[in-house]
Amino acid sequence: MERKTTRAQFIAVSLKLFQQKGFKATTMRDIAQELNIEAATIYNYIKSKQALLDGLLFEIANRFHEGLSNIESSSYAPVDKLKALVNLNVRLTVEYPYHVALLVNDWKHLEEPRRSAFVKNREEYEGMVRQIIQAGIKTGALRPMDAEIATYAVLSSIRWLFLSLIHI
Amino acid sequence: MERKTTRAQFIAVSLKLFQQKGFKATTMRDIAQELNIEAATIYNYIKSKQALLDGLLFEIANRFHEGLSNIESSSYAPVDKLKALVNLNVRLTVEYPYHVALLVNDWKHLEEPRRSAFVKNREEYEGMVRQIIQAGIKTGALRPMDAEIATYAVLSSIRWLFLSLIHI
DNA sequence: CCTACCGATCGGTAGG
DNA sequence: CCTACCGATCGGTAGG
Repeated sequence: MERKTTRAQFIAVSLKLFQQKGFKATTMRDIAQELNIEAATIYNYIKSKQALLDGLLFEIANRFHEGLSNIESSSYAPVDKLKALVNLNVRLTVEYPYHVALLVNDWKHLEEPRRSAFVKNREEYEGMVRQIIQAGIKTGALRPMDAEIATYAVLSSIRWLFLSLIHI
Repeated sequence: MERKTTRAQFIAVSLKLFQQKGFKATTMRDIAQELNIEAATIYNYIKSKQALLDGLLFEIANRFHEGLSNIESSSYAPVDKLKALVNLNVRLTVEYPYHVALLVNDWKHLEEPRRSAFVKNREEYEGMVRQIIQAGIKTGALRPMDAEIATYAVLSSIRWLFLSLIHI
């Protein structure tokens, strides 16, 4: 019988269990059992449970952040930037549904100072969205509206999409 | 110095901490510390941590369920039932934001067999919403659409509202 | 990838 | 509402 667990398998199983039971409720022994290895062996793949969360969270958060940065620095008109933003959200959510689930459900369990860094990253992201919306209002392409509320509306669509994808 | 913690205080503190840290990450000692009592004293107010979660979850879930049952058995037209449903959601979310937060974030931590009962309750709720939408389509009051997706759209609005209320 | 552990913490109980 | 605990579990380490 082949042993040898790959790092990719370890990550996939971790993400699946985090989504099913939540980060806090998932123990290293849960993950190990699913991989048919001992709990101690997990530390060949990762430094700590917290480092695992950190890596997964910033991996997907950075993809969102970088994607939106590229859109913002483009020469698109505001409305086209908005379309590109929705496209980015759909694409990332479809490609990384479990990462997005972790992002939405378990970012609170990041420990300081990384938690603050994460929140700052998210606030920058929201700020970029709001700026695009405000620019669209100023050019007249968007009817006057509360940019803050519109930002929430756009961002909450991410949550909705991943919920349908993962089927909760 | 007055001692004496009321049960209402205990519930309020528990809900606040569950929202801030999540159910699993909140320990009985966290709650006790916030109330300036010993952890053991908590068991004068509740039988177990699981029973606390159970009580809070079904309290709010039943309010949603009963509210929608009343709407469904009314003689309103489908579109007016839909309006009453949105009204119900807004009202309960504004009145019980922390209960709703717990409902959205921590229902997974209910243990069997109560977890299954909870999921069944939610599926009935979703089924009632879907039926109202389907009735509205049949009478022509609503344009033809995918009732399942429309149901998700209505229900996801709950999440969005409580997120704004609690400010995450 | 495993054996053999360990210190810390957690939910909870006994008995006032 | 407290003191005094306890069994179970958890993240993690040492040393192969």
